[in-house]
Amino acid sequence: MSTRAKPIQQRSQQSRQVIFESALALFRENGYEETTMRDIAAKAGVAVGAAYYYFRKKEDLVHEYYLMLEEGSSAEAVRLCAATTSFKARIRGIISFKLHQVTPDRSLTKVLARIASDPDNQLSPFSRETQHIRDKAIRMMEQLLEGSDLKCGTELRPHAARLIWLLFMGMIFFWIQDRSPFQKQTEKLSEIAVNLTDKVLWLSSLPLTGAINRLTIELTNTIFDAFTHDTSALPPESADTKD
Amino acid sequence: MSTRAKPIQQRSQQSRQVIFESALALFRENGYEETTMRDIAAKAGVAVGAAYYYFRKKEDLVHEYYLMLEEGSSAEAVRLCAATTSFKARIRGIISFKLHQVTPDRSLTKVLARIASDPDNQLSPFSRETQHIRDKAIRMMEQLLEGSDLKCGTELRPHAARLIWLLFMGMIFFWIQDRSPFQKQTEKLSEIAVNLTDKVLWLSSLPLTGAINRLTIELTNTIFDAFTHDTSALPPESADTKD
DNA sequence: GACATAATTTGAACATATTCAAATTAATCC
DNA sequence: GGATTAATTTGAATATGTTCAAATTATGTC
Repeated sequence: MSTRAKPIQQRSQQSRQVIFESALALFRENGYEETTMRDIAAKAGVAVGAAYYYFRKKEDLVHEYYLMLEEGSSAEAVRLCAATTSFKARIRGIISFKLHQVTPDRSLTKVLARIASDPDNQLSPFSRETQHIRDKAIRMMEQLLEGSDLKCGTELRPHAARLIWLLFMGMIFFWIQDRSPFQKQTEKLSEIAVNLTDKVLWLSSLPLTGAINRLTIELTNTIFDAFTHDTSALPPESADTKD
Repeated sequence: MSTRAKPIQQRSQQSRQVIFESALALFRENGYEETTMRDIAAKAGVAVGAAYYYFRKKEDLVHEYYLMLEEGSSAEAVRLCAATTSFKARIRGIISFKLHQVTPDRSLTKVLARIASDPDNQLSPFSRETQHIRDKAIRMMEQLLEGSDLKCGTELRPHAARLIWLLFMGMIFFWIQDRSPFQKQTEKLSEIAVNLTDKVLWLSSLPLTGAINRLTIELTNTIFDAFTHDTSALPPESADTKD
């Protein structure tokens, strides 16, 4: 059980790395379905069993890829925050980054979509098992909001990061379906989504928008809760302090 | 009983029926993943090859189930149209029907979700190969709109059926993720969705809502086109009659 | 009816994800 | 260092979706 997160002592974590890298290379070259576990083991120079020692299922290799993506986004978010205080620019930037990051790996993102669409899959970005990843991603969204020029009503504010995260997941799902040349449709939708989000959040700071705010919050929470069953009713950090 | 589309001559279409019924029973009893093609063939009293003669892949059996669902909805829509002219009641009714219809078959709907999330799967409800099914479903939505008490702006009107269809697909996807007791969250979302749709469509009939209308139409079309690549830019019938 | 052709059915063979008992190697303790 | 335990690695065995050439049955033609 020490193969994951914390205890990194075991020297042979290197095997894990080699296996993953072989897998990723093969996935990229020939696609996920076309690559067999035997191929992967062969390329990594180990027996099939070794691959299964580090990755319980073939899909786990794709999950590792997903974690890699998240690392990348996280770093990019820091960069964006330093570069600009414009909320729209930041959101546009991170969306654009994510999409570019993922563009050459259609085969893998398809698998990610499959994983995500199964509520019982432990690797799903909505599962209980991946809450820490999700929390981190939402915390990243929070960073993009903080110190930006965005005005947002106090009522909506605590939910904003999760709202944007959900939007993101929707965008990615859309992107996967989008087969238009150069994913032009996704670009279009992303523009619409950015503007809409900006507008809704901005409007929420004005008086007399109580009804819309409450609807937005209810929608966000309903969707988020049904998908994730996360324990905290509010974003991670703020939930800690209060009941 | 013409179970399929065109070639109705072959008597042994009965084999097809038996195989499907065996599969459905086993799927319901033990779940999709736990049922093997060998089980199905055995229960149907045929060889494995026979099952593959009628259904190219195991997933095709789930697709057959999907077609069955669509038949049911279609009939229910006719009933609802006769029962009430209230738009909200009709929409609420068809959503409720669909959800109840599908509730005992979680295992199968999960497979449907997996199929739908793969843009290259020919069985996907968004694929080119299933356009006729999609067209029929959208025509059904059109029926629910026609002769209802709903007021809708002329600009938005031709897109309304597709908008609702999309909403529907979203609802089902949500429902699949929803693990709350008795799918309470889905009920909640459905209420929100119905009210929101009613409001947006109704508002579109008032003057001075041009901007919102255009945004709604653009969103609808962008999403629909990216998902389906259907040839007609407008709903089937209006596209037919007008040229 | 006999032949030809097409439709259906069979079951063994194949491919590949996954499991697992055994073998090997590393780590820990005396 | 040797013994003991735990971690890693192996490769054969298993389970299951899928294919396919051959066998069987139905349909049409003369």
